[in-house]
Amino acid sequence: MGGLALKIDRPPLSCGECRIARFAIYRPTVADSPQKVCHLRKEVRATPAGRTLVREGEVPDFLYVLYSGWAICYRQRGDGRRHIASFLVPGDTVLLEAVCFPNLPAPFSVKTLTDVSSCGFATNDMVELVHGSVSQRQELARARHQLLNFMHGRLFDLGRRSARGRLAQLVLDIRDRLAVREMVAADNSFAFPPRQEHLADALGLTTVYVNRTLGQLRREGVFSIEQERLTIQDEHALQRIAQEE
Amino acid sequence: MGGLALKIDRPPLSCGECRIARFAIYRPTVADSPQKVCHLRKEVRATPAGRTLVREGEVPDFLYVLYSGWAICYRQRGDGRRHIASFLVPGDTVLLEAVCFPNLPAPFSVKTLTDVSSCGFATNDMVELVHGSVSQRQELARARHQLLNFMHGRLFDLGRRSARGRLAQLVLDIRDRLAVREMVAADNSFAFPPRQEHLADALGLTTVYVNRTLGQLRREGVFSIEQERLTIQDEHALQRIAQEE
DNA sequence: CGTACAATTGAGTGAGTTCAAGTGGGGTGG
DNA sequence: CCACCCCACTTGAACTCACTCAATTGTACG
Repeated sequence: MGGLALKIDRPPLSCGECRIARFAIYRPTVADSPQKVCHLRKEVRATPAGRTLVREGEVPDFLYVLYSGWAICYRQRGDGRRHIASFLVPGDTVLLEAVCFPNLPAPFSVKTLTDVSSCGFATNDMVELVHGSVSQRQELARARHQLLNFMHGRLFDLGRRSARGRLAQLVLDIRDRLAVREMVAADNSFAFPPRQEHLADALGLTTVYVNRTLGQLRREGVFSIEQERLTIQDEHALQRIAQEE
Repeated sequence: MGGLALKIDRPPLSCGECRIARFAIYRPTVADSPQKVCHLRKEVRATPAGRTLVREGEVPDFLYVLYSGWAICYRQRGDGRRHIASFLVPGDTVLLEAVCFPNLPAPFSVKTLTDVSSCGFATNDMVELVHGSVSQRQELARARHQLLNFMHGRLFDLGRRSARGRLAQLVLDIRDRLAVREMVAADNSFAFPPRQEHLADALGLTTVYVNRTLGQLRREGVFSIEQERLTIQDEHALQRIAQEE
């Protein structure tokens, strides 16, 4: 109970030396003058797994850039039905949306999936920062455009793809995002902490069916998950499944 | 062939007298100085049904505010699978997204569903307009926030609701949007031009099953569609289905 | 060693699909 | 004015992907 040991990995004091800041929303500023970002940082936080960071409908005055660990954005109804809109990985901003719509309620809740360390900023500071220069505004537009594209892709997935196709799509999406951040090993494997329950809620399936589909893909030698690590064995087959199914 | 007769309804010359402009993205400007909007308007356009207005992946330099008629935003794959992201009704802006991400490629295609009349604007002009005043920026943030919320809702629908629930949700959403624009009659009925095929593509179902579900709801006395007009007979039941199923 | 949670497996069911055929209205050409 | 056609809607029957319920195994942790 007392003093629960978090497996955390704290960011360096200076954002200039942070291997993650180079991929965060404020990366143009980090490239120019990293101390500007450090100066705005209000805290470095260690959060245990399963903690709620943002509650749907509330107006957040604080937001976090993940340094290590994963989180989920989700909506939950009273009857227990849940939908996970996205997985947040290191470098992602918890509630980037708040930068676009300051003072408007959050469209989803955010919860840590693993122990997490993150850098906290006041929403207002971040709003100023990301609108404060041409390169930051471009970066923001790029990030939002990517987000919109992602959501449209996900809508298509849920409406028109099979369980296998959706799973393949999700795996590739996460792999690509982690690859940019240099978090994919040479053997095409990477840390993958979500439970099958989370995959089910993200893909609009049940845990049981996710399990069967995962087993099927494993037996086919496409990819497998072991000890919170996902390894892609047959990239080509995975691409094909993501495209066609 | 020659001179196909469009059933069009042209907007008035002055935006100040336009019953639709009051609900468009530039409504704060219309309230203050309607001639500003009129001045930016490059054309009033009549477009027949089935015409493509925007092609996915292209960078649009023009956008349109619908005055009459409907359009759809959609993605289509080579194999024919299609997903309709949203229905656009009078007052909506074709590719409002372009205002947020100028010079970035459109995330979906847009096609007219019926004959349409619309006001055309240069993207750059519109970008300036909607960022040009505090009230416009607020309105833009509000519109985008609503869009994001809508997309999250739709994601939840596709992942976690039955065909009946999705259909009910869609009908209520469109009713509410039309109601704001004063396009819903006293008997809770409104123009509804989409084919069952479009509903299927929007909801991730097949036309056949949409037909069966529609028939079921009609027999239950919830709502019915006749001659491109939808009438809600039992609002309470519809709300319940949208909530619970 | 016991508890708790995650993954796995089996059997039965059902929501939604596929294929195929039939209906009905509105427009067009003869 | 009628015949024809086209398109959207409708219906039936067989099928299957994914769900539900329920039990079992594996694993981490105290």
